[in-house]
Amino acid sequence: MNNPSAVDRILGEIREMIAREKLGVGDPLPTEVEIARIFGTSRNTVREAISTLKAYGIVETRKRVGPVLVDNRHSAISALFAFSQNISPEAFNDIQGFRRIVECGICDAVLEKRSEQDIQSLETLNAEMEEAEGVAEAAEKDYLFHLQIVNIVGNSTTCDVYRFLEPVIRRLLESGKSQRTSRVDIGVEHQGIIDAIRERDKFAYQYRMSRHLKSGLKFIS
Amino acid sequence: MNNPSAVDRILGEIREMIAREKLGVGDPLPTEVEIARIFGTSRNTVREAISTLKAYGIVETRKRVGPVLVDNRHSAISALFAFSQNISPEAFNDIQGFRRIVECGICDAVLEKRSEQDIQSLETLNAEMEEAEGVAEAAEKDYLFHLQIVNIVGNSTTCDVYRFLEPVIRRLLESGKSQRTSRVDIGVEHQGIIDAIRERDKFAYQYRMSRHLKSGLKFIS
DNA sequence: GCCTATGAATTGTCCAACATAAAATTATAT
DNA sequence: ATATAATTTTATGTTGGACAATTCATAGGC
Repeated sequence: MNNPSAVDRILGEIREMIAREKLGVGDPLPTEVEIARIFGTSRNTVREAISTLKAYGIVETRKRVGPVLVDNRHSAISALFAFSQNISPEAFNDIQGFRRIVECGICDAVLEKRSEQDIQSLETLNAEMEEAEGVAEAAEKDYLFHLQIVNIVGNSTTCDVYRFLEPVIRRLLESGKSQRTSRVDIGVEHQGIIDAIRERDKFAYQYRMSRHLKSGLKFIS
Repeated sequence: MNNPSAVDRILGEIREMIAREKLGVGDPLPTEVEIARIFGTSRNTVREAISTLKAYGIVETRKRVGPVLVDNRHSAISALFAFSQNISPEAFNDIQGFRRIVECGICDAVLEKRSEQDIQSLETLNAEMEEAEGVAEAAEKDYLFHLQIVNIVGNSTTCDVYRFLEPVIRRLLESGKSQRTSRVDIGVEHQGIIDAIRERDKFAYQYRMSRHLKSGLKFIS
């Protein structure tokens, strides 16, 4: 840029400071007024720079303590994706395809790591989905059901990807449920998946999950 | 949250406004004072919210015009990861685990849809990786190699997710390559994967891909 | 030694003002 | 009449100051 703003300048200064002093997660930054004094600017300018860093998930501010270095970049990315709302209808197919890749791909890990508690949670979520009042609530429970399965694996990147695709998936589920006459069908499919997980039946899991993710498809378009 | 800050509230309001009025890239937002007036807050609070949106790459501000919706999310993410110094072993495991889920999960589709041209591209990229000058260029070719495999499937969500994770993966690859003595090892592993794709050998593909994604791990920490 | 009250420090929010840049408008010259 | 230059307008960029809210630390009481 020809004319870097003061905020950008301060951003660079803070970045250099972090590198120079080899600060890492958990380390505190100087207070806002300190930073303003050190770099010769105003507190508001520093605050805008810190807003940016908070948006990046790199710092967190704590009252009476000041800015602290953290690493919430993954959740920052998911917050970022919450703004994408224009989902083209043809992308629905892709998304279900992606989900099939992931949810069938984690099969081995799910069957290995699943605990009784996980299965309990799944049963509960499925029951809540069937008894849900409106379409939106049912879609939420449906999403949480699948997120719970992904959670069993404990891979946080996968969880993050799922979380930032949440608005997309939710929308897809809602549009599916509004056209499907009964929620019971989905409940039965979910139950079949739960059974497969309980019995650690790999082929049943993959078959039922794959079918389940495909089944909503005919209601779209 | 127990106590959502005013800035967070305004962020939500702006997001709702964007959704409600179906605003897209290129559309202007109300001016700062307007937004402050509409939602009953101060200009500084609005500015901090807009700082956040700028960090997300979702808005840009132009003098005499005001905030405008854009889509620089990709570069926003690059800026975000410019702060990451070193990659922790957990993060490495995490991301490679995700890649294994995806790249092994797409096996069937890859073997089914791969064309001679795809295999040619893979060969070329692998050769370029081996002959690359620096670590950065080698990492780029490595990334493109894997992206090309994902591309064969033609699922755009999966491609998006991969493009989205590009800075992370690239960084991870760079840090792997800087410690690995020779790039030839990777080239051989890639070649094995190419062969499996050419021969449509499912088990070879899964075995080699899984091994390949795990192999970098010993160079981290 | 533990608990409580007080005080201090820092972020969070607001206000008001001026600087700066760029678009819009008007004036001017050819 | 049109192109160009000067002016005005308008929105962001930056600064300083003020007060509220919160929370950590400390001192004092039991």
